[in-house]
Amino acid sequence: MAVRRSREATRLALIEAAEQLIGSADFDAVNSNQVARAAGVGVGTFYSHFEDKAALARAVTLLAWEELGQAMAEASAATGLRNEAAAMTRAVVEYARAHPARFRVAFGRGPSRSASASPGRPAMTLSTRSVERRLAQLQESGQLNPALDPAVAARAWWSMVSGTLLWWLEDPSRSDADTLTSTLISLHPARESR
Amino acid sequence: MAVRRSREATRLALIEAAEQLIGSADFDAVNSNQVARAAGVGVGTFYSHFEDKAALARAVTLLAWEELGQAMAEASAATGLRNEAAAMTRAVVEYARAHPARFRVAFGRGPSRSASASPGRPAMTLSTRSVERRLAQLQESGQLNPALDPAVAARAWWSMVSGTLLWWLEDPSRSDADTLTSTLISLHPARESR
Amino acid sequence: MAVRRSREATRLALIEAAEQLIGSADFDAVNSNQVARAAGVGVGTFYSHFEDKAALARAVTLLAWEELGQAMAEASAATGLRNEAAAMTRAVVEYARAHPARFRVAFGRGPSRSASASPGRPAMTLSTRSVERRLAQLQESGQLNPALDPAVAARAWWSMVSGTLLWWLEDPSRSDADTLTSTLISLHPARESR
Amino acid sequence: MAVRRSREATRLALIEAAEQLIGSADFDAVNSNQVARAAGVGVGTFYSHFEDKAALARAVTLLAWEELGQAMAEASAATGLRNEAAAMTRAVVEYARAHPARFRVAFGRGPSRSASASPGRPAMTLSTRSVERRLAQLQESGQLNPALDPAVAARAWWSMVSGTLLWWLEDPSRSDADTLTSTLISLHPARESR
DNA sequence: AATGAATGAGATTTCATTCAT
DNA sequence: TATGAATGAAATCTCATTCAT
Repeated sequence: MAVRRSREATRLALIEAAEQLIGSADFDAVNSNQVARAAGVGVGTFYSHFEDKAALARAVTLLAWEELGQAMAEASAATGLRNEAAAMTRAVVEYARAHPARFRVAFGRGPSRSASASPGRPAMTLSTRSVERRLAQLQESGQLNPALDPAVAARAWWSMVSGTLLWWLEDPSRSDADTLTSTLISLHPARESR
Repeated sequence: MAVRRSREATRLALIEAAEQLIGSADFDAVNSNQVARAAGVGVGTFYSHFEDKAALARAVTLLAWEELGQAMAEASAATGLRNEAAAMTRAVVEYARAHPARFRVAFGRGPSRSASASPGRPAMTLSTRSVERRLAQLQESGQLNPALDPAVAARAWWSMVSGTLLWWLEDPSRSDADTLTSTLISLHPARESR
Repeated sequence: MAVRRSREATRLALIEAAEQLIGSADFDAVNSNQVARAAGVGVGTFYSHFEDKAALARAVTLLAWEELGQAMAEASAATGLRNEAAAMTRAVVEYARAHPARFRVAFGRGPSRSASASPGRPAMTLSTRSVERRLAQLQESGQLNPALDPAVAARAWWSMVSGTLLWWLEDPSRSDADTLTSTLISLHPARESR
Repeated sequence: MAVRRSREATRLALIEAAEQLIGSADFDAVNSNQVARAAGVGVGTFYSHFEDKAALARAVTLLAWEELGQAMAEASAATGLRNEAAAMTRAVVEYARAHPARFRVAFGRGPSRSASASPGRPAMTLSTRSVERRLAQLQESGQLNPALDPAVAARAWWSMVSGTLLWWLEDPSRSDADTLTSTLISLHPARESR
């Protein structure tokens, strides 16, 4: 009999098993039995931790958003306003490199719509909101093109960063990480422009 | 017995049925029976036109890339180099508005990875390549930040435009189309910057 | 437009196409569309020649029994009673070598029961009957063990010859043809025994 | 909810259900749903015990070979060399009478080629091999026609016995069991002959 | 007569989920 | 609480056959 894990540890083991299994496939392509086996528990246990398979998807996404949000907040706090855009971008790139599987699962194709959309993906919207607020501030202080719609620009930034990272993670030889990072930084909406 | 159509017409009917059905769901959430019924044909007919479900996804994507590539090429040809970035962006936005379902199917979450990746999505890479080439030219003539990696920037642009449009199509009230367009244009990598 | 074949030629083309397609597979594994295409005609034509797929199976079997029956009769007629057993065996081996595909289709696993059993396989029973009669004659004239049941022995002979040939055709390197033939001859029920 | 059985009992139930169903049809003519229903379990259960339908066929065949091999070995051990041929033949006839359905499934038309051929039917080859070895011994000691190829003769014997039994099982009134048995015995390759 | 697109019943197989142990 | 055998709805795909042209 294996050492009894704490409930929380089992939960994490399931989340991590799912991430690993998804590897380069889809969330929908891994099944709950596989996840349970990979995590070293029975199927029944899976269902005592997650109401259904979609709940696992939500848990992964939520975890990633929390971790990433935290990382971005720290990066932002550790720098002046002038460098904030660069710091946030770096934080995302670093997170993706540190947790590629989790990044893919949470921000990639992910689970089919039905799986994760339940509560309207509040977490993500929330996070984009902070970027949106910063852009609005920059506009008010005349440092950003007033024609930009901050909500659209915030979303555009996130699409750009996450989409590019997903593409890069598929084959990291496509660019070295520093070039990738600096390219993304230079494309941030808040970059200075004439 | 269904009305006899030309083989090509039946094929198109299946593609259009798929697009409409996916309009409000995922590619993986619609099944071959539904598509066939919506197209007014039997299941067998579906499989006499497409080797399998994935082949339908590929057909939709290919069609969209061809149409969009054509639209972008025309937009590009109709304008001077100075306005090319804006023209291309406008072409994409217009295409997404004109064919929202097709856009979603082709560029959105779409079919699960296995479905469409067969030949490495050559079409898309191809299309991104033309943007990449233009950015490289701008760099050579000193009009673009030499630190940018053109391949990354091209991919970033496409991620940004497609991701933002997908988000906007979910709820067009999020921004009016003109603001959306001008915001995206102003974020194009080739915008002038100090 | 291809040269118009005679109705009979088309029928034979279909039979031969089926035999070739079956090659090393099963009758049930080839489908009517494949057979038609291989024969160079449309599916519809297939069904204008054979009432259904089972009819094709019956046609192949019947053809083989007719050809083989003819060959055995000729072999038998060309030899004295003393050599009849050897001559018949040789005729079967030669037929199998000359028409391996037809032999397999007609006498091998063949079509699933439902396909060919319709009229109780009269042809085969008929042919086995002639062997049975010869064995009964030998018994009456005291040249064959009177404990043998001629019907069983006839069937046993045919099972032995056809089963061994089917096995040998799968991989003719299993034995050279002469050894195979002489072994089968020496196992004929009518061999002399103490 | 079905009564909970041991895993092994469920597996056996499926095998037996398949045998019974095939009793009057072909292996290919029974489908997984029927087998599951007949065994009193759900379809899913079928597939949790057998990777696919072919695996069931293989399981039945393997079981029959094991049982029959065992029976033949015992029969052989319980008799002197002089009577071995008769003993082995009797063992096969008795097995076929005791388990007609299993005999049909395992040695008859059975599953379509692709289903059971996976590992080259090693079990059967193995069994035929022991007959082959005995024939070779008899040849060496001058008790058997030296012109016989033992491998061919062994295969011929098996084709004869199994083919005849299959034919007889279809309609046991074709011959009484004793006559059948003695006829088969007298046709064994190792029978004495002048 | 010949054609081949269309048909749809039906077979195989998957997998999220349940529940007796 | 944990387990994993069992479940069965549902999806994918095949293919013998039909029939409008």
